[in-house]
Amino acid sequence: MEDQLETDGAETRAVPRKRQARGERRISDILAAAARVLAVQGYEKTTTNAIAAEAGISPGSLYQYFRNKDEIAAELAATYAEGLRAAHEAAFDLTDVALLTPGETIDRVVDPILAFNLANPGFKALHARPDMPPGLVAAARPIHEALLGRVTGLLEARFPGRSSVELHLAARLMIQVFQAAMPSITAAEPEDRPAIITEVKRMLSAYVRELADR
Amino acid sequence: MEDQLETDGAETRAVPRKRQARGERRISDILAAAARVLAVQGYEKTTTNAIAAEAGISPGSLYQYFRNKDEIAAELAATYAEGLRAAHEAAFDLTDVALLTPGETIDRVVDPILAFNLANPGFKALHARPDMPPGLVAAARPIHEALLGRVTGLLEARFPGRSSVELHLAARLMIQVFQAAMPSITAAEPEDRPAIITEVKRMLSAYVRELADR
DNA sequence: AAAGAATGCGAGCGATCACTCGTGTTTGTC
DNA sequence: GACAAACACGAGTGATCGCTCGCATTCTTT
Repeated sequence: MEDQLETDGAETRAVPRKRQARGERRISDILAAAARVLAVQGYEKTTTNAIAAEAGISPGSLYQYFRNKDEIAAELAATYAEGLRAAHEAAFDLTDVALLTPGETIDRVVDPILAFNLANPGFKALHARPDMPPGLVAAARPIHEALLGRVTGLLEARFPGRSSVELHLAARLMIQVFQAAMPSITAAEPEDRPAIITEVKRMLSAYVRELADR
Repeated sequence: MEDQLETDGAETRAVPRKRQARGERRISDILAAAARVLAVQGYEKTTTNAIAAEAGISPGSLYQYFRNKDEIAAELAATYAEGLRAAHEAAFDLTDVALLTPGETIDRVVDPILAFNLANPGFKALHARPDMPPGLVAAARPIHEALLGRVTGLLEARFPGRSSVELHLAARLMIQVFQAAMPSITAAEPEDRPAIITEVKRMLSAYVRELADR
């Protein structure tokens, strides 16, 4: 009935032929509003009306730019994926990883994600929460995969002889540890955060040492 | 109108004056059904009608025994708390903890919780999920507190000189590590689980060693 | 066996929420 | 300035869900 299904039968957007500048701004507003609401409410409890209200628009206008609630989250996840990728790239491109100590390497990986999480409170709502429809989990997966690949690569560089399966498992565990600690960090008062962060890094460092001595 | 509010104004149950044996059985059935549904659906997505259907009763009968959905979850959490406490007690009462090696101690703490999680799939839905109303989080807290206290106590026994705050933080992190890995373990094929479990224990052991060398 | 209590039922109520629709307003284009 | 497209609105729709209510059945007690 509308302009949803276009010539190709695949998942096409309700995109007008020519988006106005006002529309582009609205999209940014909506995504920012969604991030704010998601950060405190979680996905399921976030209502589309609440996002619209937070963005200062009507519920109907929301659907001028997004086909449904999932699409908002997916778009936000894509934005986050790009931001995190850029942050990581910036932390790595200047240095040869082989020259770093294990502790420095951990800092290089952890600090950007940490900063990103603290700067983007909506991020963890989209990744550390299990209350999302399967389609959304799939949308968030590329971020996880990229991170897992990056960490596995670092381990492979440091432990060339080890089996890929072993290092993959180790990398996954290390990421899970970080994710598990993240809520504690964001929930803590800012002055208490460094202690927790130090402790997490100690855990990861100790594990990497154990991996080396194995 | 009914028998809900009794003499005291506090939160009283809709308890009949004399529960029949049939009623006691129903309660067990309902809790078991709720655990099954919760395990696969999570709290929010679990509907009371689904619990009733799983238990083979009508929606109305559900509310013969529980005042609302939250109370079902709270009762289940209480059951789990007792089961876990018993499992831990059984693993500890025969031995003096001071005689165990760190690795053995970790086994003593981890193995019962691990077994309990695998035997009770609904358990983690009630504890590892953030999609619960505040009242329910409060109901699940005693389990966490007990575990945290137990682990902190073990660390204090092993590191008498350390500050309580430091060990508390360490204990919390260790528990988080375990919780972080738990979903992977339950999701994995049974034959893949030992490898993951070994890895988690290695990480915890390495961390305890780091704590000793600090 | 009779009465009262406990149990059982399931249609349906009220609230919530994602999403729509009819209509009005703004913007870009000629 | 005229026309169309994009944007905006917000009451309303249909679906879902927690929970209730009126009534039927079963159990316990006497």
